[in-house]
Amino acid sequence: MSRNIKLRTKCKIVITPSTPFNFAGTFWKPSHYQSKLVLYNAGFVYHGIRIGREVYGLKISDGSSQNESKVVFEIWSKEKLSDREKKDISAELVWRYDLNADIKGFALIASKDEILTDAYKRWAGMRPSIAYSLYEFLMVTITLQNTTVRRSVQMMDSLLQNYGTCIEYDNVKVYLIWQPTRLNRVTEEDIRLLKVGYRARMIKRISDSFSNKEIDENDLREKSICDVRNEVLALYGVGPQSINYILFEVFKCYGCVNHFSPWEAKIISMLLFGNKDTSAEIILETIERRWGVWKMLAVHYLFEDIFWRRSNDPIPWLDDEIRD
DNA sequence: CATCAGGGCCCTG
DNA sequence: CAGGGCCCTGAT
Repeated sequence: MSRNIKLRTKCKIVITPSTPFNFAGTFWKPSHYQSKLVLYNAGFVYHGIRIGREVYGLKISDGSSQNESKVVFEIWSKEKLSDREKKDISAELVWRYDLNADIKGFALIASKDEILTDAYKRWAGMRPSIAYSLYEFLMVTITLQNTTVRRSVQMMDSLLQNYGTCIEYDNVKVYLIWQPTRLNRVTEEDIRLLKVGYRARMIKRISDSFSNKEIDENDLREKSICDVRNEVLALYGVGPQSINYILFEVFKCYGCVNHFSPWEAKIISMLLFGNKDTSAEIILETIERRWGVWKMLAVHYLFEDIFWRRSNDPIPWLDDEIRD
């Protein structure tokens, strides 16, 4: 069963991001589905974070003024934080939310690009971001495979119910994905009982890889993106689709994409060409020519923008491609 | 009722 | 390198 932890001690870290910066675009991604892992409430983003063995609860808000962007991280913990912990948490947040990103080069291109200009105006300064560690995100991408959003959420819920950690702070409850070692003595069959199907083997094998240090996120952060790609792809259950998400969202590779799944290709095809059936190959060639090293970031702006527009007004051709 | 495909990936030939 | 099979679920 899941662990329950109440966090009572609170402190605050304020971080000044590089410019240009967009709070909503960076901390809230309309294209991502809702789960018990991240909670959005009245302008605040809540989620847990693990650093080492410790668990913290975050409450994130926009602290920007007229002339300066700031992000406010309120941090709940069991004990009062040491300076060391504050420093480590701060560094981790800068990484996960790409707060030191240098995207001025992209700003220059995007503001003048016919296809990007509207989306860019609305989201100028948005970056790739991730609330999760690499391991945690891998667990998410596994539950995304070959199924509908509804079932992905069901699978994650039952996994969290059994192995996750529930943290309570500031009158909210959110879940954290288990640590890989949590599954050391859990078998593939045990996991299968949670109705995750063939994904049980992937969850088990990837957890083992992390548990016995075959792969380590901090080491990967020091390596070339090419090495990262190869090492993560070698994990059982990671293919061309997941690796794209990972290189962009976890490792902030703005130009990394060499594959689009059919449902994504249809959406991007519509945004670029006004029809649904341009092949993924043509799309990839086109965005390479047009946006080069910024191509995935550019697609991200278009993607989040269209999902955001959809949340205000129905977009029939898009609704057809999205099955909840 | 049965059949089918879904926000991929592995494995086989 | 193409294509079948995979767990389970809800839609038809």
